[in-house]
Amino acid sequence: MTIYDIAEKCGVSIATVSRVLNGSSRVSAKTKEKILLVMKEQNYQPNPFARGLGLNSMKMIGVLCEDVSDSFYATAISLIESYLRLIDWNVILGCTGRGSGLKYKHLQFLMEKHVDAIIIIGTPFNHTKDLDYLKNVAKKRPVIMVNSYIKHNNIYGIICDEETGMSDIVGKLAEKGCKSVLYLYDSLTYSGRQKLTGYKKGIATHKLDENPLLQNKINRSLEDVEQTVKKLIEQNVYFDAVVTSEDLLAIGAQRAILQMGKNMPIVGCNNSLLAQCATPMITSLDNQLEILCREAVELLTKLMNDKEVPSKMIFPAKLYQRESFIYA
Amino acid sequence: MTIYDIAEKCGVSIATVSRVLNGSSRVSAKTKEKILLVMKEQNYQPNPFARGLGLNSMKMIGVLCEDVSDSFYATAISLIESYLRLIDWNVILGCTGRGSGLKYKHLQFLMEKHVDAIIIIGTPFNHTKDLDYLKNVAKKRPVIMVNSYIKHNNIYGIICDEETGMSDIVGKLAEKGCKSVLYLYDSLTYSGRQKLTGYKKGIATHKLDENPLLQNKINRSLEDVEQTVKKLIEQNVYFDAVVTSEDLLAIGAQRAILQMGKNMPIVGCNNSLLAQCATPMITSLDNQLEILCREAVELLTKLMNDKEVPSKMIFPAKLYQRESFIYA
DNA sequence: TTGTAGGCGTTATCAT
DNA sequence: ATGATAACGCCTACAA
Repeated sequence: MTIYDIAEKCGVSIATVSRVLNGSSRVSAKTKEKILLVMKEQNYQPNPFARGLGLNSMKMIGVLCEDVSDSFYATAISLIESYLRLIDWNVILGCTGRGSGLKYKHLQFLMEKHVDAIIIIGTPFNHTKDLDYLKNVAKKRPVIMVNSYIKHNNIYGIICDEETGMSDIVGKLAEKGCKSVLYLYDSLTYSGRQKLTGYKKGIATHKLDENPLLQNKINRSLEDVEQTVKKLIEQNVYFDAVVTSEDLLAIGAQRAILQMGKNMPIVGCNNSLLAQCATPMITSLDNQLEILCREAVELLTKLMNDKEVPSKMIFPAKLYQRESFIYA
Repeated sequence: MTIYDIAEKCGVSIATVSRVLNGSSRVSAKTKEKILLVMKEQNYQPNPFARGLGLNSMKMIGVLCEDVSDSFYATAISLIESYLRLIDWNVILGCTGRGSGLKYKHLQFLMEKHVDAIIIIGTPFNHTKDLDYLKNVAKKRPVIMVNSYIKHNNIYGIICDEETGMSDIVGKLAEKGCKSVLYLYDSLTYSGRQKLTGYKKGIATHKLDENPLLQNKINRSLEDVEQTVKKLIEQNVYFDAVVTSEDLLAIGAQRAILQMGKNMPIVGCNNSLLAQCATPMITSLDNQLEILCREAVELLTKLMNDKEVPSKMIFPAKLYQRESFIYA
């Protein structure tokens, strides 16, 4: 079934069929009706490749992240897919993996498919080669970064102010009388750097213990974090609260602390389902993914309609208090 | 940059350029070399829409699930994406949502993009209208179902034998001396039905308590499951072990049981990260997603090469023992 | 080994 | 309001 078949069955030219297909007003009601009828009964569907060839677009957006199996990215992708779906855009998914090699290849794959824009969740790109490639991509297509940012023409960032969120947490812990806040983190993505900075600022502002042993970079694994925390306690490194860059780390830390017969406030980040599965449930800083993703898609539509958009938007984080730390 | 530009710069015809593009051997080494050089320096990329128009394929696979933000689906999608990536296929993602309305629309979206095949994770389709549409889709494109199955031409199922897995669990509980096994489940997908059947068979085989109050369908939410379990205990419904269709339910059940001052074996399903975040850590039945997804992609490639494939493949489940129930 | 030309199914610009 | 036709960029059968 092509536009030719429809045209023939209706006794009109393909131009007329194309017009009703694209909702042109310059078609008589009668012929339009007939064409629509024939289309329906023939179950006609326009060929997306032919259309793509002419319009140079198949209404597809490339969405990239490190690893969809991670609940944070999965949630983001889910939100973005549903928002894009509402306005009839499709998602081509790409996962770069957490390894180090040749991530720009994944950008290449998307560009080869001529996606109309690229949305990047988090910070998959760090190496110069990858970043250079990304900037080149931005010359051809808009790039929207969710919870990450690179200042560059045609790259837009929708981010959460986790820095303030984190330093506020430290402030609240100080109010409660904590003196030494242990910080555990697993990566220095854009978001990771923000949180670390927030922690440091909080510590400085409230004149808390600046012992460098209290800042620990570790793998994101329950075993590793439990081991690290236990070791610190055994070595008599004093701390009276724990903040982590990620819920999983907070869960492991809490487990280790309880096992060592101690108790103290613990706060994680990302407000994932994991936080609610731990006992006691973990208080967590939510980076408001729902808002970020909604705004990312919103920005995209504005961009497609040649409207003005900000190159960077910042939204506040929100603390979800649970059993592991209640301050008010 | 089109094939014409390259041809002109090389002083050859577009046919020759096309030949080197497609690795035809019928090109002299000299011209081939030159064309490749020019392509590289012009940074030429073939237009996927034009190619798609001619070949009727853009090497894209539609992948559908209910909800990527669920860790089970997210893991599956992650695996499938990476396996497809290896053989240069792209994933167009679709999420139907858990609601009831018009899910076949999502199949339509994928078909409108002329994907080469469709992979479905789990059981998003239940209504007759959706299923009829799915069967129609199967007339045009192969449909591969991961952890679900519908017997129909051109629909293939890669499934895990959770029924046996579940009845084995009941058997092991019986061995340990349990008499009344509480079963909690949240949905009757293909997988859900298998597990329920497995539970019932296990109960029957080992002559355990068949009290219908021990089979509870509830929402997948921590609050709901905790409330349900507490109510059962308060009403003096006797049970001495809990099995659930999903880790989250097991976690909630465990929490309620501990809070009520009781203790007993608890087993979940899906072996998600959640299971490890609970304390005690939850023993869980793993449906071997990694194998299922690998085989799904494998089957797809065979299908594309017109090789014979089985319409249904079944793999065994595997129990991951943790603190919540150790039987051996 | 290389070139010519038709076909893939649309959209859009002209005419009429 | 409608039709004829070029253009989109590639592939490939057939010719040379």
